[in-house]
Amino acid sequence: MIHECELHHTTCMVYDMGYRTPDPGNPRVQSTRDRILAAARELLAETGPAGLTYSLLADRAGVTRQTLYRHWPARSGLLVDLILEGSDGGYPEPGADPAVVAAEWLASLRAGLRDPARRAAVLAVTAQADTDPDSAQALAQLLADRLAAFNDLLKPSGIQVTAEEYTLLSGPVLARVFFDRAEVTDEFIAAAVEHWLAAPSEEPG
Amino acid sequence: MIHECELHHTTCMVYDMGYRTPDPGNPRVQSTRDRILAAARELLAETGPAGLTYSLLADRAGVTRQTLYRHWPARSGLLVDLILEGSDGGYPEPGADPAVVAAEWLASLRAGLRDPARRAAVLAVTAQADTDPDSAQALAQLLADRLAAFNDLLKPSGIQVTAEEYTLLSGPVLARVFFDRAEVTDEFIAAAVEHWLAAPSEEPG
DNA sequence: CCCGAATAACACAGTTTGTATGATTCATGT
DNA sequence: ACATGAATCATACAAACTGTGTTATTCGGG
Repeated sequence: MIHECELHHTTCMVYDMGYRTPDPGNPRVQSTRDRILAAARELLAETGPAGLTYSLLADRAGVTRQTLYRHWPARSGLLVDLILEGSDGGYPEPGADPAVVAAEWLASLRAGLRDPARRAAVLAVTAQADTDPDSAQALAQLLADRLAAFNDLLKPSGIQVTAEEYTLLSGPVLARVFFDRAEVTDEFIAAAVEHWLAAPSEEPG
Repeated sequence: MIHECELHHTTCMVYDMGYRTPDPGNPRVQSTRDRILAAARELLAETGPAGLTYSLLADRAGVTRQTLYRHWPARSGLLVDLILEGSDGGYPEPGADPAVVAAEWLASLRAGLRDPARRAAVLAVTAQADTDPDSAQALAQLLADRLAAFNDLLKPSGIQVTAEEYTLLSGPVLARVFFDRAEVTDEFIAAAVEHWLAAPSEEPG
């Protein structure tokens, strides 16, 4: 496939079989695409990953199945777009105090994962990442974006973190949300930040 | 459904429609059950969660589809059994030094998650936990078991940890494996342990 | 206003899914 | 050893989902 036109992260691809992804610049395309993604989030939240069927989704979105296949010839692409879309927004303010920035960052992470549809989308992509390279790359992209955004907020403090250090900070919150399935309290966030900042042999920056 | 016979965590249930889960005590049942679970792990590792079909699984396991429905009337039950089975084993030795115990514990966690089939099973159950109570409970059970096992190893040190503290320790490793999809190095484990033990205001015990 | 695209409206074969039914194999208790 | 009940097999069936077409209609940009 060949890249053609671009619009933020949404690229229009041309496939060998004369099929092509709709032009993201077209408002009609944007409209149906948004309607589909919204319906997908609903279905995902209501019925889980197994219930996200092209048939059901088409009905829910008021769209034909062929439209779905045109937009996402591979089903995994839909999930990928679900997590790449709406990932931005809601970031806290930069600050000089790493403790404050880290705490607010984790709080925004918690807020973003309050949405069941988003949780389901992230897990679905993660689950298929082992067998689908596109999903694996999307996850890597998401991580890189968030790491960069976090480091942006840390600029006033003069500290920058590596990917490993970022995971040491965010890991507990992610595990609490996805695996423990328990409330991420302010105390939990405070504890995570304190542990993270309590640098033993080396500074986390 | 009514509980009837028990064998470790495997309980035989009787359903309203005259259907019942096979008796776990029967060696024939155990045999086919093991063969099915082994085949399920293969399929899960090879084709991902979407490829784990009752039809494919039946063929792979050399079993009829009806046998699958008899063992697991609900598909989610299969995934649940996949993570509950084989979760034990490979635990490190107890010790008086929390740092050593924690590091060895994380190493054993990493070792357990080296198996792609196990990773896929955990993610699949996690993904459906939001819509399937059984899966949610299985996850909670798994967490409780591991927390108890970890506290067992910590007994010689006189330290016991809460669920939150356990997640603060294991979260980074889980996130590294599932979301970062990157190698969990010995250095990463060492850093996680050091951060965890560097108690800021309160001791983690 | 016209042309090309995006979409709708169908159609079709193949697969998966639940759910039956009867025959056959196996484990267990007497 | 043998009879009984279970577990499994071998089928069958309708329903839903899946890819993939074809044609007609609607919409947006030049």
